[in-house]
Amino acid sequence: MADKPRVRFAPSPTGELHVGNARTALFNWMFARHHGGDFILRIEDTDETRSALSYQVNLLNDLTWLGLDWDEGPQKEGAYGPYKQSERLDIYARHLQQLESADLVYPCYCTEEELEEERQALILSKRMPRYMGKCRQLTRDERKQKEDAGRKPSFRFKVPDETFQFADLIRGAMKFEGTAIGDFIIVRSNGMPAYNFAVVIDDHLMGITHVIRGEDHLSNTALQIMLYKAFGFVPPTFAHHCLILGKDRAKLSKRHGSVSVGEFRKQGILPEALMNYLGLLGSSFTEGREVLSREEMMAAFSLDRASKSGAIFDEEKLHWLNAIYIRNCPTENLVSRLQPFLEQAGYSTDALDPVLLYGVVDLIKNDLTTLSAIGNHISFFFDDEYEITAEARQILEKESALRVLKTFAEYLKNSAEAVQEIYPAAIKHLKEKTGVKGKDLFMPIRAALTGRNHGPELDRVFAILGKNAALKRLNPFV
RNA sequence: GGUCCCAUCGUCUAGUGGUUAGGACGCUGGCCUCUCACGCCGGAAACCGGGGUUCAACUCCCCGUGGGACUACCA
Repeated sequence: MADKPRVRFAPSPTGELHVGNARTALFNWMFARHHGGDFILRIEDTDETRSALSYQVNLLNDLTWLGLDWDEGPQKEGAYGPYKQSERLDIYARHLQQLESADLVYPCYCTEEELEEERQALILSKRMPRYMGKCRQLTRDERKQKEDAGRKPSFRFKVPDETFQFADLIRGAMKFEGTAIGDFIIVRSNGMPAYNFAVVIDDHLMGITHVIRGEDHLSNTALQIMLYKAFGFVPPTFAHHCLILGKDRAKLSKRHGSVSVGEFRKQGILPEALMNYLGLLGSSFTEGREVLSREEMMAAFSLDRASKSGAIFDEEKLHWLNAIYIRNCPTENLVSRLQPFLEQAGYSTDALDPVLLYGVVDLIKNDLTTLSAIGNHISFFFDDEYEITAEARQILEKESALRVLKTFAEYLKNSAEAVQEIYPAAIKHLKEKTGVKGKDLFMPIRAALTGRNHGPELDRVFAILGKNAALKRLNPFV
């Protein structure tokens, strides 16, 4: 890499940030950081009807949440701004003029209805549906006529009858024939630039050296190469990574379930886990490493390791990673990340004893797969009306169970040991007094104390619950 | 239909002409253990098919087949 690379992530604010886009952002971010280059964020909001400011705000939040910081872009103006396409309209207008004076574009007065008609006719006659260039040969008079009739033209690029080639960093040599492509619109009749037009101008003007994006843009690249050539710009290097697929191997979309970064955040997926997983999807790291921080991935990143075939999104593996990150998260930090999820589970976090909460979280964090599952794991610590499961009831029905619990309660009542010693001492006493041991000894205690037959180590549960609460819970059984 | 892309366990992948085809998720047997989880040790599980090239193909080439993307005045 001779010069400092400049890459960009260029989403359109027309919806929630999709994990596929998040992954593209991650790849660009890793590439920039790995090579000491710049990561630019550009908002492609030329579709006035679909773009919304709220989506843009969301986008920036999600990116920030993921830890993908940009060097230039919204809220971080640089030397190549503005970074919103809607604020660059004069630039596009200038460039349209440039192509007009080179006679490389022409106005098209076809209405959408006419275009649709042409399309259908072509499909019916089993020909490729593409614009046949009806307006390309319009005379000056004919154009004037249309203008006078009040028709606003779009502008189409005269696609040359040539072969266009480029070297893709991930896929190798690519080749497209101009003949297969109809004259495409570069400026819409409402004056807004079309994607392929704006993207070329911006990438060039912003000094983008590498365009890393999804495979769905592969065929667009041909059109863009044409435009680069028409402008006399040197095209950047392209790299098209594979797409994220749903279970049915089709491009991952809403009908496959959760697909937006926001949805995963609401489920209690940690950003570290999401990034790690996305970095693993359709790529790999040396020595088969799978659990890597954002920084470790960045250091090890290479486009050479990006795979070409689509990758199915595996939520189970994401959850596996998430559990690892939860487990490794310092408890204090985890407690604060858990706040919104605790509220959602119906706990007023202000009312919760922070020491108790810390202890509980520290105890159960091994079992947590997503933050949103917190409620299931802590209810028996905080709720007096904790539920007793059917399995637990069965355990409590056993004859020896009652003896154990009775003895346990008696011991607790009379004991004067410190909290840490009381439980082991009680167990020792129970073994001697009742002769019960193993499962028959511990399970009734577990069932009575927690209402369940599964859970964390009993000595730690008891330590958190304390003697009084324990006694209270034993009460119904003695 | 046209153009283009892709093809290793169910899934994500390693592999770059000679390997017992490796790892991870999931599944599963065992150990640990009051239970679950964690952890540890094992197991089942893959080179889409056919032709070439070569002493030798998962690996290179071609043809099939299969999947996917694009085919908008969306990006």
